[in-house]
Amino acid sequence: MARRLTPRGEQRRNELIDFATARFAANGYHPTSVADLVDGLGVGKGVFYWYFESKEELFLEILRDGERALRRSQWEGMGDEDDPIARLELGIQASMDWWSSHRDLYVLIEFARTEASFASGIRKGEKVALGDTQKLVQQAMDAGMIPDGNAVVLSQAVLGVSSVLARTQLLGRKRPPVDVAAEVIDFCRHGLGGSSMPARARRSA
Amino acid sequence: MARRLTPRGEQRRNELIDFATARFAANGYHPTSVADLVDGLGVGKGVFYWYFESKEELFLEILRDGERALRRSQWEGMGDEDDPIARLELGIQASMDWWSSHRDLYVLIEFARTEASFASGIRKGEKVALGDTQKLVQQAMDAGMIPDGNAVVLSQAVLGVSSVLARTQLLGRKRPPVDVAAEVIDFCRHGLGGSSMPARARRSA
DNA sequence: AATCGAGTTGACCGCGCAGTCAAGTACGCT
DNA sequence: AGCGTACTTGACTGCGCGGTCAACTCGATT
Repeated sequence: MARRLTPRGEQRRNELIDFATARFAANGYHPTSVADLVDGLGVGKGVFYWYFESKEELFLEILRDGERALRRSQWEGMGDEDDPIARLELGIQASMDWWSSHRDLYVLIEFARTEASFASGIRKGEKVALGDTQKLVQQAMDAGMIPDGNAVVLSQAVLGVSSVLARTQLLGRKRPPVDVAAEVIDFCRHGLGGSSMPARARRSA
Repeated sequence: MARRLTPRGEQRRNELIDFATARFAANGYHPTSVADLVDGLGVGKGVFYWYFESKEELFLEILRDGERALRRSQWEGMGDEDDPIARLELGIQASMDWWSSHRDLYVLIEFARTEASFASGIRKGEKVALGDTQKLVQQAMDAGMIPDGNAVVLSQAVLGVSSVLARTQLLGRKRPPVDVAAEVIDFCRHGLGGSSMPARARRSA
């Protein structure tokens, strides 16, 4: 695209993005037609195609903008802290704050992962997030702050707990981000926290 | 539907379900047309509507069958074990075994959650899974096997770790179910396992 | 051999979709 | 006031979709 926009154009474009984000999240990407979008805003269809090349391009832009904004939020949240575990916790807190004010993006990203045409972009974003997390986990291991283990798997688990509690507790019930972050952090630190008595569940491999 | 089928009909119906499951998972539900399905099997379009009332009904049936089969697998895996933590672990192991041989269902369920028309059914299934897990966690707390805490949140975290590692480790890289289950169990027991030294990350609420 | 119904065919229908475009309007600049 | 361009309109197009149906095949039963 890269069209030059006047302030008025910029505003209209943002209207379209905001409205589309809400409708995609509420009704799904495919069931939401371009006609739904322009009718919902009370404008002609040409407006849409003045600002976006296609419905798909708009969706990709929503995703890209969202991921970029989340990542920036996480970075700002971590500030200049240098303790890796503390950085992890600050990142989790920042994520929860961000998700709580961008609820729609969560649904959109989950959908995007399920369709071939969008999945590749999502995977790229997830690789970045995993890399960031993994680096912190590895640092914590090297510093002897946590026991050695598979940093990749542990990072995925941390991200998974963040993700699922963001969905259920933050977005589902509307619990305060700070509470949810505390629960995520707690679980990531200690799990269920039982004694190390091994259950007899281990099957013969 | 509830049509009576001859063995031949039963087989054709299963062909359709299997093929549709694969295509929906690979290309997405909406982008896969009924014409794609019948052409892919080399049959006429009427065949589809002989066995299913609509594309949507077929999809719902795939979801229902899948959830039912997973749940039954979990129950069988837990057997007559009565230690709640061991039951949890056996359930996790059974889930991993099941997902590893029903990879497509994972993607389908994730998609179904993102669209209003399917989400309600999925939520119901998730409530059941959460209820089962929560009961075990509560029993473990009552027995003093793990510290007291919010059983709902902890159960969601356990399910989240299972889910994310199933996706990334089991389905993504194709690690053996028994290994992935061990990692899930390990993280759920101890988290990252660091000392309880509190990081200074806690923000003023 | 005749019958019957389960299973199959593919042309067809109406609709709503993404996307187009010729014409028009609002607005800043000179 | 006049001009250029950023923006807007909505009728229109072509297409592919989900779904229908009258006609047909095939195999089991009698």
